[in-house]
Amino acid sequence: MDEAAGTSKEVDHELEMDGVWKALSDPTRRRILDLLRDGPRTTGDLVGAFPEMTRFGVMKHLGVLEEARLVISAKQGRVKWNHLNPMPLRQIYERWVSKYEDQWAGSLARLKRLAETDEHKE
Amino acid sequence: MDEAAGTSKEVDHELEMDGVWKALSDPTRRRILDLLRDGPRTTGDLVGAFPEMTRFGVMKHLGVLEEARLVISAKQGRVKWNHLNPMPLRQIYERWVSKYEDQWAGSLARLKRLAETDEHKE
DNA sequence: TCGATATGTGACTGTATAGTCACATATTGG
DNA sequence: CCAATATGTGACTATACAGTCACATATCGA
Repeated sequence: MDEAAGTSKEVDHELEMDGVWKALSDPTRRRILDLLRDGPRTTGDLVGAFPEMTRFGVMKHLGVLEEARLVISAKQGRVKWNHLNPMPLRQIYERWVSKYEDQWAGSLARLKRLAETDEHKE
Repeated sequence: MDEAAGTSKEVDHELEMDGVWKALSDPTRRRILDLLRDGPRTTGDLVGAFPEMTRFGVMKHLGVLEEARLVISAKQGRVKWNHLNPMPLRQIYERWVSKYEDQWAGSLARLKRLAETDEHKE
């Protein structure tokens, strides 16, 4: 209960966000999200945007994005519209990336000093 | 040369950052980075922070982080100090996440409307 | 109704990655 | 020099995941 590794709420958030990180780790999926920034696209549209990949390849990526709630889809008759959901990205930024903003200033000086004082691995 | 999929410079950035995304996709590696936010740690220190994993398990994660330049190491005698390098994170934010900031406001209304108009996948 | 179109899915392959074990190397202190 | 300490690494297993193929289902228009 009083574990050393943070509260269970934090662990929950970690588990919740792990799928998002995993989804973002693939370049094709990031390209899909980029396309959806301009507005909703049908599955067929997205498939057409990746001629180097099979239809099902793209659809599996879409499935991963949907599982992570980065994409929300709505079927309209015969077509399926895929919408970008920016909330998980926002959470990743707020709960994680923003914590590193302070470092963006401070650490650079230390690293520079490190590079001068000591040789570092190439 | 005049390919349809963006300039070669953009592709370079993508390739460059792919390793960073991949490195960030693992929860253990994100925990390592969190530890390094407080300051440099020796490899042994970091290994000690993960009792549920073997020493080499942690070292391999460190290797991935170092490959992505998220961690920069400097050997000092018998110990190796691991420093956080926030630059790749900054680049991911600037070149990618920040592009979605506009969406954080606009898309939500659309998604809400979508949820009301049409049923969406659970 | 019937064919064309748009999407869904089970089964499979190849490859990458997490994690472990045993062993090797290098450095410090006595 | 020698033992203890800190780190490096090759080889292996198990699992996850990207990507493909063939086949199935559902909807629209004529």
